[in-house]
Amino acid sequence: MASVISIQDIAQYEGQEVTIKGWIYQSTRKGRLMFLRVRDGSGICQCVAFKPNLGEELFDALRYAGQEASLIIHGTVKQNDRAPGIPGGYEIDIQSAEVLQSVSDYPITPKEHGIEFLMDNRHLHLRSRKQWAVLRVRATVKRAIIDWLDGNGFVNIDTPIITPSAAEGTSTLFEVGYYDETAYLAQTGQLYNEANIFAFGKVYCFGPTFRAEKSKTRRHLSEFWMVEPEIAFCDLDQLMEIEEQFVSYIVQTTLKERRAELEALERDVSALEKVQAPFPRISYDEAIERLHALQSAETDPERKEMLQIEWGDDFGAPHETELTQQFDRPVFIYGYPTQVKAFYMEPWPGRPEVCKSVDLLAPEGYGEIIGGSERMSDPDLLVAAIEKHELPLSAYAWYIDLRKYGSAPHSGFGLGLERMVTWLCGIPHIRQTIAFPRTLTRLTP
RNA sequence: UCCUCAGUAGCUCAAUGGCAGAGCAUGCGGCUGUUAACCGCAGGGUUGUUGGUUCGAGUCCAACCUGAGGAGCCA
Repeated sequence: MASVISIQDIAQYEGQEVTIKGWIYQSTRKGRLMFLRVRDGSGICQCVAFKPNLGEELFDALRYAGQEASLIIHGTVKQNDRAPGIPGGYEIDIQSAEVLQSVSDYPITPKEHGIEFLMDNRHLHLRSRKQWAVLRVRATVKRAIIDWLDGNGFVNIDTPIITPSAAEGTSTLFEVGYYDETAYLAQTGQLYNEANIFAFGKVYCFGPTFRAEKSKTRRHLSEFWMVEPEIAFCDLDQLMEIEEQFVSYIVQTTLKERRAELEALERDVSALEKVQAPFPRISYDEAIERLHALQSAETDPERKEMLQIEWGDDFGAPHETELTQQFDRPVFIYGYPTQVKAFYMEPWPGRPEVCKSVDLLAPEGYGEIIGGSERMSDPDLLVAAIEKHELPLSAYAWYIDLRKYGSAPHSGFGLGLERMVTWLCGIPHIRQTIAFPRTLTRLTP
């Protein structure tokens, strides 16, 4: 019996007899000759069945097996430039085969389908070439995130998913019953990270995050994965250096390890190759000036209206898109107005209306992938900020404590895994970057 | 929550207020290099729901349901 191989390693077996175990992805037939494209989870490989070699019974068994039939194939690996697949260029000349289960009426055909149908059949959709490629990229991005942080002295400390009321208001939180009380699913681990840095110096949490916001756009999920590093003795400038090293590593690792998948997605990889530190940094003030200049130059009245913005406003999607199109790599925008950001951000020295916040916007119109800031380290300022936002002081007693016992400048950020993967894959919608998306309109499968 | 659009065969879509259609998929037959193959034949319908206008509604009107795209908010 020939050894069982993974299709992703097929190039190593040219001229040899091998066995693959997988599923029929697609088949075409031309009389006594039949081409089966077979998936095994690691790749897709064309297998060629020639009736005189197989005999009528086996040839017909393969012919009627159907899309997604499970089977075991034995054959010889041959180099052939005409053979499609991932990786392509090799095919298996079938010598024998065993169909484990024949399939008829598989719902997802190699033709066009609407998004609602595909999402209803997401449990099967995952087998499709592009979905498979996106999720392979996701797995690599996730591992690159962990590798970089672990390799740079960060300690992974998990933060709670069930939390008491009100980190930043309850309107965007999912409610859960907690014995006789009401609790909420976490929308950030940051406050706990801030406790953890005083024990471990540099930490990160990486897990699912829940937002009940009624957002209905291509950039939002109700359940998504976020990595949140937090660093003691770190100011805003140092934070940006960490972020650019981190993001560059993730992008370059993905390019190196998942090029075939990116190509299957028809991603322009040359745009990603440019993503190397340092990234451009512009202040919020400068961003407003750039937007005003763009708006003045705009001739279309509708677009002119969309680009309207005043100092003090947060950026909308059109603003982010315009700004990022001026750069060929991600761009930092720092020093946002205090009023559009969360209460815990350190004020800019001498400018209380500005805070030491920084967002990282991905190029090609993909927008915000990171939000971060230097955190407020003075206990009195923090109490005042909590009161100004009309948040309950009692809920933040432990958080204020952190500033009483050895307070220090510290900073952190959150990176949305799915937004990162959406950008790297160059796909239009975030829902494809998680196996089973949870959105405003979807809870199943 | 607001704005716009859509809902017809398993899927993707046609059908001037007048016989419910095509392609793909499926089944059968043909073909030795297919790349979403091609050729022939066949089966396949409560037109999202409810009500209304009309001699007659897939088509017009109203409400509702479901979904998509965009906005706001965010990672």
